[in-house]
Amino acid sequence: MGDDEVRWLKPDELQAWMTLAGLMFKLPAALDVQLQRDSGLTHFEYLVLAGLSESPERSRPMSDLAGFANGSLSRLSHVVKRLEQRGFVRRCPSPADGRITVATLTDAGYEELVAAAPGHVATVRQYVIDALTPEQLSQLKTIGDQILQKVDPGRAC
Amino acid sequence: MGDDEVRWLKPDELQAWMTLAGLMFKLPAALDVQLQRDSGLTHFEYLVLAGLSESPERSRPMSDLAGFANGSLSRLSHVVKRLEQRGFVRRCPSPADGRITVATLTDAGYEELVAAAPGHVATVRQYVIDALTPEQLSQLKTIGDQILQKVDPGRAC
DNA sequence: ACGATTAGGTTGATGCGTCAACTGATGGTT
DNA sequence: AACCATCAGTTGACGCATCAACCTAATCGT
Repeated sequence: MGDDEVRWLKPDELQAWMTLAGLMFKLPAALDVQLQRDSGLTHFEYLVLAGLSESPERSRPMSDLAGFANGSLSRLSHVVKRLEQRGFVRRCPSPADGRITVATLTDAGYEELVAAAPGHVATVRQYVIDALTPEQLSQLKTIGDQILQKVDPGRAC
Repeated sequence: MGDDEVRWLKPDELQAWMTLAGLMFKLPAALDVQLQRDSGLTHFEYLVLAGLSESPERSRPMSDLAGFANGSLSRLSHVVKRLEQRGFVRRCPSPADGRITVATLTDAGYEELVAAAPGHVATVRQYVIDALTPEQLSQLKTIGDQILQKVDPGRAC
């Protein structure tokens, strides 16, 4: 593998990258800490409940839900099993297509989400939204979308 | 807890946040996939080796290294133990202060890092640097630093 | 100088995520 | 109609991160 011509990162590129790397390590951890402490939920679990709550019938196929929550189907399956054991979610096969499993948010799950939401939203505001100007927020969305397109082309074609 | 006055996210705030959330989930995963497949290293392990390589004597106290790699001391301890078993790192107590353990990069560890670096840098370029304009890169650094200051105040006082 | 407190690291148990293998259902082919 | 390939989802084993408990060395107070 003749890798003689590596384009190393220039100082300012390196700095920007290290900042982003730090962000990727610390922001998820900080969000999980708050949610776990105040609500006993993971950020991923929160996204699952939220994804169900905003769907018609509070129901959604597993694959669909996995895409929304940015996780693999396998991960979702494990998580939903635990959420089901806690009484927050139900699962039943779709009558239309026997391969599809539809997850449904229970009343208890909805209560849990409603209880967790204010604290979570406040944290997101504190760490992200209120730390930036509206213009920066819009820059962030543009930048994030561009990176995501490279990382994961073909999400939402 | 009278949380009657929750400041929910406005649509554009929500969109920006969901983009950032997607980024936090997918970018680390994508980086780990490349490093793991091509070099058998985690991104965190890579940062540990890199942090040692750029230090005088290729050595650094554990706490210092943990801060550089954005991880807890406990996590670093486990990881360094594995890296030591693989022959990439040595550990010995500091003669100056018996509490301190200094980790040292071995020649084998340096070789490993040198072998992994080009592929990793190319991936970072592909996913991040080359996806953005120089101006966006500078915006990203500013934005990331502002968020990090909220998330983790008192890193690099 | 001696006891208490703090700082730096390590360890073991627990829980979650990933991967590969597998099951069942559906659609297409001949 | 029988078969094969594909799709949706589940499961179990394995590896890593987290947390709490613990240990030793250094420092502080008196």
